Amino acid sequence: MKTLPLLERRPGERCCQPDLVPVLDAAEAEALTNDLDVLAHPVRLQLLAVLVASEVPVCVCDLEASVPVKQPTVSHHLKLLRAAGLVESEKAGLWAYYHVRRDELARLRRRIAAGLGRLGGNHG
Amino acid sequence: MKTLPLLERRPGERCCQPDLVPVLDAAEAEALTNDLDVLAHPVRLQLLAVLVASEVPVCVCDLEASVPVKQPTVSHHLKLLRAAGLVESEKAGLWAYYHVRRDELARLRRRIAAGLGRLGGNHG
DNA sequence: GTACTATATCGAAGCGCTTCAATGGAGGCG
DNA sequence: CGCCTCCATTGAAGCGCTTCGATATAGTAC
Repeated sequence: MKTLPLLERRPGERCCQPDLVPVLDAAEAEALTNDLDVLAHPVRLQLLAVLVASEVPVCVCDLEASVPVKQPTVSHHLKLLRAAGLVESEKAGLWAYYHVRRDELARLRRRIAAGLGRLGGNHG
Repeated sequence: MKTLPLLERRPGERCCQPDLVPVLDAAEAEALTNDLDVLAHPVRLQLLAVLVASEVPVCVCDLEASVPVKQPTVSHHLKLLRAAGLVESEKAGLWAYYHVRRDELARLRRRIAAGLGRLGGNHG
C-alpha cells in the first residue's frame, strides 16, 4: 500500500480509503443475523405457520404431522423457538400444547424490518 | 391412534386432528428460507451495508477492510451475493469494483416482509 | 522479460447445524 | 402392579457452511 497507481482508477470510484460509514455496524449486523437465523429454517417456519393459523394451543402430535421430520427433530426445533421467546408450551395430561406468542413474533418482525430498512434505502 | 382418551383434553384444545391450514405451505416456507439465508450472515450484511452506504462502486480492498475475515472469504461472500443478484462487479485495471443492485435488494426485502407478514398476523 | 499487486479459485480443515434411533420420564389405563 | 402413549433428551452420524492457506490469473511497473 505504499505507492498507489492512482492513474488507473476511474474517476467516480474509490479504493483503499475506508472512510465509508456502513449503514449497519458490526454489532447491528450480528444482532440482525441472530434474528434472521431463528426464522431461516423451513421446519421452524412451518411450525410457526401452523401455530399462527390456530386460535387455540396445538399439541405436538399435530405439529409433528405438519412437517417432514421425526418427533425428536420437532421437539428440537420447538425448543429453539421457545428459547427465542416465540412460542410457549403447557402440559395437559400426556400432551404438550404449544401456542405462539404473537406479540414477540411481531417484535421480531419489526426488528428485522427495521434492520433491513436500513439496508434497503428508501424503496418500499 | 385407535382409542383416543378424549376426556383428558382441555375444552378449547385440539389434538391429532391435522385439519389446520398453515399460513405458509411447505414451498413458501422453503422459498422464504432461501431469501433469509442470503442475509443471515454478519459478513454479508456488513458487505451490503458498506455498499449501500456508498454512492459509487467500492473496490474489494475497501470491502476487505470493513469485515473481520481474510480476502478469500470476502471473495467467497461476494460471490454468494452476486449469485443472489444483490451485487454486481466490474473490473478496472487490477481492481474489482462492486456496487449494490438497489432494486434487487428492495425486492428481496419486500419478499421477506410479505412472507413474515403472513406469519405475523396483523401486528405492525 | 522479472517483480509486484489485486482478486478469484481451489482444497482442506474445522465446526456447527440438522437429523434420528435409542432412551428416559411422566402420565393414563386396566 | 404392568403396559401403553406422548414428549423431551441424549448421543452420534452426516453434512453443509465458513474459513483460510496456497495457488492461479490478470494486470501494472520497470
